[in-house]
Amino acid sequence: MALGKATITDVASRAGVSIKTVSRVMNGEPNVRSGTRERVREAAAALGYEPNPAARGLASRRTFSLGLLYENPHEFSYTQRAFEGVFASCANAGYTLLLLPCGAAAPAARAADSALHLVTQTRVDGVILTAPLCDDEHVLRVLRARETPLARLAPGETDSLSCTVRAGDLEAARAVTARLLALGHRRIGFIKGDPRHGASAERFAGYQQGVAAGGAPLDATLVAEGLFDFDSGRRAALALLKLPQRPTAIFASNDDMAAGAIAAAHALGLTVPTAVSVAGFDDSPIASRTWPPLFTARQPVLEMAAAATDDLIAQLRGELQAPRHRVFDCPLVPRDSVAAPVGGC
Amino acid sequence: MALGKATITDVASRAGVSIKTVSRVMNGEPNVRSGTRERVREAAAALGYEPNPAARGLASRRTFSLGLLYENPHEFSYTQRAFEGVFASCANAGYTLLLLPCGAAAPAARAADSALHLVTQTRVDGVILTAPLCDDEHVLRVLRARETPLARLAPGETDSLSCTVRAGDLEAARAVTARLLALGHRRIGFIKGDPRHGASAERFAGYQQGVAAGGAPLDATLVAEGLFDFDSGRRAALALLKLPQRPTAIFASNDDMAAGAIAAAHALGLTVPTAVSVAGFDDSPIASRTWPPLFTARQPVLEMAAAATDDLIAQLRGELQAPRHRVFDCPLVPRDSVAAPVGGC
DNA sequence: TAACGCATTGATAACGCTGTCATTCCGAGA
DNA sequence: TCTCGGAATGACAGCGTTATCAATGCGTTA
Repeated sequence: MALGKATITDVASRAGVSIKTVSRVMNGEPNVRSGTRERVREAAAALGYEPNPAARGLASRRTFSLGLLYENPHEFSYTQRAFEGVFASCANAGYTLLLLPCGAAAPAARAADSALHLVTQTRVDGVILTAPLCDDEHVLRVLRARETPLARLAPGETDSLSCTVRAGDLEAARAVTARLLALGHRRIGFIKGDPRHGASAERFAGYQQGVAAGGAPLDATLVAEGLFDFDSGRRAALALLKLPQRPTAIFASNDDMAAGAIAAAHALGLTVPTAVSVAGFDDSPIASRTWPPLFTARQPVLEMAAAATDDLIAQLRGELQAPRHRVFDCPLVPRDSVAAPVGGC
Repeated sequence: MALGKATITDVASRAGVSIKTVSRVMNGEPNVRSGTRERVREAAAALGYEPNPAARGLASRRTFSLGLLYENPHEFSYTQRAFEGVFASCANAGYTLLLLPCGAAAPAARAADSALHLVTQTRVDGVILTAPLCDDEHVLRVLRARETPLARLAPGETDSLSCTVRAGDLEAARAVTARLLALGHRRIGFIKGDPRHGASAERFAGYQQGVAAGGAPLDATLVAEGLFDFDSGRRAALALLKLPQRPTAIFASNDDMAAGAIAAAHALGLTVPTAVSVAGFDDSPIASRTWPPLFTARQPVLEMAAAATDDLIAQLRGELQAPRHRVFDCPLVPRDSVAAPVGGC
């Protein structure tokens, strides 16, 4: 049911009224008997009717959309780098970009509702999904039920239904770990990311492989849980640094958590990198603003987002035979938060 | 000329062809003689014709717009807080949000071009302008020529033509300064913001008034130029801290620059707040992530952006008799980057 | 009982474009 | 010169709403 194919005419005939009356009800206009109004509402709900914004806009000479004009800030956060990448490709191809945030704290169903709304009410041609929504089953189900073309940015798993773009998280995490080992670190703490993000598992696997390849012992007590935000990183690092045998280096799954780890070290009176090295991931703005600046792996988010958008548009144009899957490298960005351990190699 | 009122029919008759041929040309379809194509292009240009996206969407069953579904990150940068505020109000009122970034480095004309494009090509009902674009003459001229309803966020000056929402920058800056003076600081350095932002002048004036009210000397050598970004703040603080008689406190016009000031202090081996206090402005995410965390004034950007959007929508609905001008308070956020000077009061 | 007025409803014409299909044009070959 | 075929062009019917204005229904008043 409710695939959004119903028009005002369908609703009108089902409710036994004219289309004008349906229009009145949908627009909350006065002078409709409450019984009639109710009948129309029921018919609309039963058919899953959503007014077509293009038709509405054409007839009423209004668009029901606002523009937000802003000047790019000097540096972008992760999310905003993604915005810019998507926007650049949209502008290139003559597409317009609609934003649709989903509440993080809300239950999964809410995200799916937002997604549904996006497709039904605004009728976009395609949708770009960012992590962790790109792996949310509810969201995917809803969008696929409507056959909405998709591109997924940083998904956990690729499938054969939609284009995906992701970073070489595993390889980069392995490289970061290898660098720490090469400097002489043997006890390397790890702070995991939000488990809903596909990248979290990849980065953890990279860490594990790196440690194993370096011949260092895999110590489960050196692995802490995190959620990609500053405070979870701070708390996780605090716990790691209070260990009887504390790590000489901490590798956090992203820069925000690494910044939290630096704060935790400060709070414990440990100097970075002398007493403890800290490495992050992403090369987000905060990476160059901590003291000392963060050793990290650069994730080319802007380019990735642009690539996802390009692929989505290519798909819409029928230029793509099969979904495309791209992987972007994450080069290391050596900065001062990492050094050889005291009494090093 | 070129007020976007021309339709495909006008272009067709001017070029002496059918509307279908105009459609072909506008969509880059093949099978149009090059002479004809040229004639149509000229006619379209002469009339300032822009295809109506609603009509196009209705007829072609495509929207030429993509949706970007994302999950709110844990903390927002300034720009993103503004996005969220605008979006929340849009969603409330059943409006859709179009993003339109303007290149920062680009000349002013480019921003105006973007603005024009936004209005002509996408036909939004209204536009929200953020600083510094809300004071850009080119942009304002273009939008006003088309009688586009506007709301301006953090403008330098209010006028009687559009709604504005701004922060009580002057008062808050005065309060920050007063707090520093109360702690015993007599030599307070100030780092100015991007001169294109109206808030920069206000904050500077607040600093000056605060110093004067505290009976401290106004020393022009303690005032440095900045551009609201981390690096300009770092450089400005470096210069201030190398002064023969260096300030005991630095008040930067925003948090990014304050974070730069902390980095500068670190680089010179000065401890914050022991050797030098640092205060910022905005309470952006970085304010709670520096070490020590930043003393700042909280600018309620999200609420302000939502207010601007609400007012714009009210204006569109004809619910507003005259443009509304709102001012939001910026309460102090006391954190550890500020303390009494050594040998203090 | 008739007429009046207001609340309610509907018929139909836009809105400005694209899609379909018919028509015209034009050069090449018979 | 005539015919044929593909390129070039146009006529016209939608697309799914809203707007206009006429029509209807119904309680009230004279």
